[in-house]
Amino acid sequence: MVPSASAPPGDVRRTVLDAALAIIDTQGPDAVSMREVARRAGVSHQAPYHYFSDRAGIFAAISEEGFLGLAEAFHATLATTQNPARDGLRTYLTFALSHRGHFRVMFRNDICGIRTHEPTEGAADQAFNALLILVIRVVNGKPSKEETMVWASTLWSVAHGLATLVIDGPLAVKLARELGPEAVDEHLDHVIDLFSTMVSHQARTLFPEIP
Amino acid sequence: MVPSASAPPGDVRRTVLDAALAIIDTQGPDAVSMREVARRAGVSHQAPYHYFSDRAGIFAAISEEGFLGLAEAFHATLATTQNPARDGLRTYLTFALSHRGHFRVMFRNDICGIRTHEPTEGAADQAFNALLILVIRVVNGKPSKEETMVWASTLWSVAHGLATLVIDGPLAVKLARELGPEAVDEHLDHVIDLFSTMVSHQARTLFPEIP
DNA sequence: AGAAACAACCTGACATTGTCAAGTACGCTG
DNA sequence: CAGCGTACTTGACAATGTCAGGTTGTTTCT
Repeated sequence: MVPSASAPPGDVRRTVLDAALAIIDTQGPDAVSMREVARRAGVSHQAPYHYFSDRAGIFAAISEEGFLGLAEAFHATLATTQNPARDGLRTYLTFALSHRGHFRVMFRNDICGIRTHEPTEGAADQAFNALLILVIRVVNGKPSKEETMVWASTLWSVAHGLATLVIDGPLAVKLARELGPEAVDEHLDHVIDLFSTMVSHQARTLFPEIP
Repeated sequence: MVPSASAPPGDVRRTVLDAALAIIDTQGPDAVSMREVARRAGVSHQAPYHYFSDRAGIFAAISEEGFLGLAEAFHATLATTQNPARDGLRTYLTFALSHRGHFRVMFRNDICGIRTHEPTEGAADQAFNALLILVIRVVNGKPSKEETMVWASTLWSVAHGLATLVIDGPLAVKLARELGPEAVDEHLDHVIDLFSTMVSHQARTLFPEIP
């Protein structure tokens, strides 16, 4: 199945994705062009079309990779954490910061369209399910489905808002200016601590453990 | 000041901005093209360049409008609210939902660049200052600057995350599928209530009022 | 072994886009 | 009435996404 050596086929696909990710990292998704990624991959301007239906197809593939990676990160956290709220937030933020390229695309519905590309939708579902499991841990599995969803939306919102504001938004600049660049990381830790403290307290109050 | 009739000068500027906003509303910022907005404004493809230095200039102008509107909305809320955390969140979400076009552009640093366009940066500062005043109300004006910033980041993150996930993200779709489309608004209210309850409680605990 | 099918590309062409350059019309000032 | 700034216009250019139609090499079927 897997071809042997010398001229690895399908290598173009990976190379194109990596070229696109490199561009997204440095200049954002809008700077990605079919012809530029082809140029960087050392192939003709039409070669990428063999692997991706169009420009959106490249973004959909990146988005899929991203959601799978996020789901995996969530599961790894779930397996070890004693503080699911705090560590879930940390996982989300860490993922976003260390996979900026993927993260910038994953939630840009206008350019990739989660629900138009089936594998991407599946990957997004996996990530969301992992988030739900994490939330259920936070609330001790007590509340109704509706209530669980409220908690999920709340946790997801903080994580997502913090990540987007820091990566592309004005928050990082504002923080660096107000507190000094070296204090930013510490500040983000404090934000996560404050929020997860509030969440844990509220969860304990509303849904006390059995013992 | 306001021109009288017949051939209003500078009308092109407003018409171009409105055309751009209409496109952003329906197809997102990427679909905005110089030539299309010119076409919709009924002018030549170069006319917009008289008012905007380039494509990014249009987005910068929209962003500026957006931040000014958000700052105004914050001040209106500040003047009347008894529950700054809850009503601040509501204001942010309402603004985002009712000004999708502006909101989609305001935080897209890649296409408009807050810090490259001075009026836009000023408008963003106004909005951020209004947010800070609101946060100071939440924490009863007690904590240090660093602590206040932590609270500001936390509140901003929830508001921003919720807004972006609902407007362009997968949350709206997920919620409509899980809870039914009619329950989404109620759900968002519950999210805001849950979070503002947690915030108010934590603020009362850490920074009790004087009486 | 020969034919047919396919994968993995490439070359060419076309309309559309952002933007530079160079006009044109018109009101105003000196 | 000459000159100048404002508010545009037409023309041109390179770059882009994508359709259409090759051209290889390998595989599969008979």
